[in-house]
Amino acid sequence: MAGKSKQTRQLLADVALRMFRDVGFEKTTMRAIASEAGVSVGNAYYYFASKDELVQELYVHVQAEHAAKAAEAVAGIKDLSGRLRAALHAGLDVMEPYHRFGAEFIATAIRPTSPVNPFSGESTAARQSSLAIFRNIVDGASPAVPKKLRGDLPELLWLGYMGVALFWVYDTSEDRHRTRKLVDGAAPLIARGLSLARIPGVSKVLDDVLSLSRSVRD
Amino acid sequence: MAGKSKQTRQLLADVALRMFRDVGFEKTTMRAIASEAGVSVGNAYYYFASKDELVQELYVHVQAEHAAKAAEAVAGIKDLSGRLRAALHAGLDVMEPYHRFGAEFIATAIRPTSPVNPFSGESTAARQSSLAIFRNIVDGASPAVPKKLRGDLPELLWLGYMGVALFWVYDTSEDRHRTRKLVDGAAPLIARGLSLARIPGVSKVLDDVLSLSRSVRD
DNA sequence: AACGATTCTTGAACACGTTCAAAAGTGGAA
DNA sequence: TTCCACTTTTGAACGTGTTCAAGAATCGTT
Repeated sequence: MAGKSKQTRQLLADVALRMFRDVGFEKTTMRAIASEAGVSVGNAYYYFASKDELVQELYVHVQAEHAAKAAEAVAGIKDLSGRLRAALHAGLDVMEPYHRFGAEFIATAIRPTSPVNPFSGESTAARQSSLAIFRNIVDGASPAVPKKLRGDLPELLWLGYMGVALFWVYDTSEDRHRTRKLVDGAAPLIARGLSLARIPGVSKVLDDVLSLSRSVRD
Repeated sequence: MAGKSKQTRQLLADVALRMFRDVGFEKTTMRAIASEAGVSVGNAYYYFASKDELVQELYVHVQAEHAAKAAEAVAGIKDLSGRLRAALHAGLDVMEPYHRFGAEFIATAIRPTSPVNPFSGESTAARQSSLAIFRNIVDGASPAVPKKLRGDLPELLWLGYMGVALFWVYDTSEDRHRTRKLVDGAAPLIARGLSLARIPGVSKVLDDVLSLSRSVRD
């Protein structure tokens, strides 16, 4: 029965995510996951080809929650700065329970060969969903974002978000208040920086930045 | 005899670095390193507490070579753009032989608990040496960099260099020409961007960027 | 009901990084 | 030389992620 199979798979994922959160990535062994789920080690590998794939499960989960919370948080806000700020804080909120082990996750996620890598094929769906958050932020902003930026900005903001996540991993301050401060400071700065795009000298440099960003993309 | 001890240590490091370069990080096992060096596994652990510490050896080596090559390359160049460009290309040159396993290296380096992490205590010397490269670039530039930037710019450029290294790891283009292109494009853009600092509107935003960067540093 | 094919499950086995108690070597003092 | 403290070296053993041949359960067909 396909239902039973999906059920075992889901059980393993649930057990793994809970153990990752409670005892950390490295201390959560495949044997412990299997044992806790009441199946054999080999069976866990029947559903997940590697421990990394279980991390991928977490990545997708966190990403989905972020998309939902961000959409809600952004809904009533018009200005780009506020929208960006809200979406970033929503992301931090969702990741918070996993901060203790964020570093282990990042170390896994950064390997190009890992399915968890945000640029990998396996993560395409999650990445698109994450990109959509930032596209929505830009498209729904008023005053509107300069036309020539509207296409590239979402991807650049997403990259910035990856940077914030990296900063967050290393943030040892209480309740990650330094990361919160970074978000609170950077969001209005980015919005104000973009408004400078009208100044001729700035505009030229910006054009070159965008053109470089495009030419280097692939 | 202390000489013999140092000799074994050096032999292990040499063998490890060569194997990392030739067959990659994961495929180079501690058993293989020990065997190739003609000692036992346990003995390798007598000199290096972990496989990561051997990577640290490589990191220090690459860093020292970068410092030397960058100083030489930058010597005859006056303008910031050219100096920055030369230093970044020098870094890429030094890393090139290790590109195959750059990803595995980064995955190790990014873990806050790893000695190889560029922010770790074990890497302080290497980081300072790397920072000095960029301080030299800024201080020796003419036309001179705006005063208010001179203090923070080296560290920001160093962070940018870390970003370039990350980009390089993921760069699958032939001979990493996309990374080269990025450096060639970004260096003059940064220099031109800084020259905008004189425009009042830009200056204000810049002040806030610097102030945020400082407040968030620690 | 009975058969064959497919899906699911098992646990022993492998190679890895790492640890550690014990052995071997080394150098200086008596 | 003999002894002793210290440094260096050894290899078996542990727990880990992962593989795989074998078996059990399930399903569709007759």
